[in-house]
Amino acid sequence: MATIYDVAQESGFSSATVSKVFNHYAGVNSLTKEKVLIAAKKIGYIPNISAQTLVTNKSWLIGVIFKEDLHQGLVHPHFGGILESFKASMEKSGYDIIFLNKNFSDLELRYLEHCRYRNVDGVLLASSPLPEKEAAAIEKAGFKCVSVENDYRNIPTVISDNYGGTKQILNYLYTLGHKKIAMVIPPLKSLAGRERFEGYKIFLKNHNLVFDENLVVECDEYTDESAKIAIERLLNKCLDNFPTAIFAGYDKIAFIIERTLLARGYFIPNDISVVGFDDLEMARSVTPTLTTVYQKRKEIGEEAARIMLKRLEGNDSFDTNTITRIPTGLRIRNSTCRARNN
Amino acid sequence: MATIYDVAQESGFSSATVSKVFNHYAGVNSLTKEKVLIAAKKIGYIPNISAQTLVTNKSWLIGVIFKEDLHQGLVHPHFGGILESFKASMEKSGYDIIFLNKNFSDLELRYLEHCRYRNVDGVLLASSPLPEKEAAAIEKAGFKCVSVENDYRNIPTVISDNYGGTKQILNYLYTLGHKKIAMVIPPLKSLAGRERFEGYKIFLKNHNLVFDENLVVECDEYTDESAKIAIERLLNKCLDNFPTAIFAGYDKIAFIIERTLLARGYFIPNDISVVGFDDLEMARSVTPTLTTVYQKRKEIGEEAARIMLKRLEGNDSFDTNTITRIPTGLRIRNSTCRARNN
DNA sequence: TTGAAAGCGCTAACAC
DNA sequence: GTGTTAGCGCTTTCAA
Repeated sequence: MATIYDVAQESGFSSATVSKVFNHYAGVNSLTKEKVLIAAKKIGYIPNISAQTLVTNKSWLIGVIFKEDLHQGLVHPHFGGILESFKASMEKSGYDIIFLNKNFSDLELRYLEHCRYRNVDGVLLASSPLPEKEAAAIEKAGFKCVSVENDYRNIPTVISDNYGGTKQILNYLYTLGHKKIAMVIPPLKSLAGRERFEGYKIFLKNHNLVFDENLVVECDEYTDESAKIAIERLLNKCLDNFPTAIFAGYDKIAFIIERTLLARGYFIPNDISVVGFDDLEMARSVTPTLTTVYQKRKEIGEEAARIMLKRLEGNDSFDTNTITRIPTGLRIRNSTCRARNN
Repeated sequence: MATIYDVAQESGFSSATVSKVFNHYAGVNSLTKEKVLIAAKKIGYIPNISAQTLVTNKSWLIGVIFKEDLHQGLVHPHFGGILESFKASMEKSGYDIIFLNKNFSDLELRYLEHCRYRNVDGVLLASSPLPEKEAAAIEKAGFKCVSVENDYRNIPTVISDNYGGTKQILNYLYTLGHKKIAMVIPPLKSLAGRERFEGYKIFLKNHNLVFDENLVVECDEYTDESAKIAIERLLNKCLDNFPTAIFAGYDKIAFIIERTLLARGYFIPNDISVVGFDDLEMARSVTPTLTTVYQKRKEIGEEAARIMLKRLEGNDSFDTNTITRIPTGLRIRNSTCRARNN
């Protein structure tokens, strides 16, 4: 492998000058620059990032903490989509993505250790909630953090506008005449869960509808099993006071609701409307296709990258406690229709 | 950040000794070792990988080339699933995953340059076919390659047993009485496409069925649009000689076939059976649920990791031209039934 | 069994 | 505008 000294020799200048050329220093004669570049190209010189990192303390590496309850890994339709977009944005600015893992050592702050070991410049938190303490330790150690989907103290967060999205879909149901709307709440330990539930309550208030305990039920975990249990509980609770529509806190719940109701002989949407939140690919292929809220995963990833880059440039004047909410969209499909007049 | 010198000072030994301890050298007094370890823990020492890489020329980094026609990125159900498993396996051996990208420079062998820049130890080729020349250049430059889904000269490949899988599903149809089976072939530029088509022809031969040009059609690209066109062509070609079953070269095609046929008034599976290949999550949620071939993505990723690790250990005595085929499974669902006696 | 010292490839003062 | 040189944190002879 050609080194900077080879380029120096080939071009007739010193290694310092070659370095300056490659780092776009101002004070280099343009002819010199040209000669150096030609020499470098000739011998196929590629700078060695390890050497660079050793002296500059900058690795051009962004660590990603990507673990989630569902254990779907990269294929996770939401986190995976966001990461894909974040990655693409960061690459444009010369950063590479590396996965941080917790099996790195047997100590407590394993992610932190991995950050140090790899000397990452920043960290994207794209996972189920981390202990607040662990996130804080990473940020405090000087690694610029950006979080997606979760909020941590002093770490900027990017997330879908769950309030707006909930409002969109519930208002849509309202215009269809639905006033008795049940909700299966996502785990309240997640920010999304809390915000969507909050949005639901705001909706009720805005339309002078009363909150009915028997129409809501929380899903404990982000798993199908947990969703099934929650749905069963809901259906049992409201048997004698059946809703005209159900708001599933996220699409997967909606799919299960559809199947459950169909199996019990209900017709969707005629007997009852069902809506979700996510707009997974599958929302277009289930029967009936699902009316849901579209999350702009691409935008979320891009915004997270934008904030990360700003932070990496030292432009950290803004409030790190900021939550940036990305607008959602409504996807109207076949799981909803006018409410029957009971 | 604590350095090896800090540990040396804290423990009372030299940096050389500390290094030996951390690299598990034989000739270190066990008491010395213990003292060094205690000192290291006390001051929170983490070795600096950049410095290590600079001298050892080993980065503990595996580059992944992960680009595919569908532009689904990480969320790609097949490649994403394989990568997830590969990553998990490699992490257990201390390797981290980094994405190689082609926007790295404007030169021709951009992936190669990125490999050099990051000093990766190995490369996983998990993408749509790369130019043979480019793959060869990477391998030749000393980066240990393993390919998934595609075959390159002198690079070990891991892929589903497409022959076996095709045989499984076609034999199943045969046992249901199907003898006139159409096929929508995946792009023949892909290894999977070639093997599945080959498997189809072998099946026909084994059962003394004649190959009928009008019952097969190739899909040009791995896109929904291309699939739709192919399906249209097939349906037009065999109108007067309708098959009793259709073998879709991969699940997504099968989903589109189902929708197309249903829209045209056919009943599946009563009028015609439909089968796929992949077993995507959606296969369980479309109507009717899809009978298909299950690809063991986890095993593929693990096997790729196993081969990679072997190569990294210098144990490269085996034939690098090897193709390892991972057995598939049959998933029988509701899109198939006995063939009607015409 | 341990340590001194050179060197991996690069950057950044500082001197010229 | 360009070059000299020290040093980033580590490994690895080689000597003791």
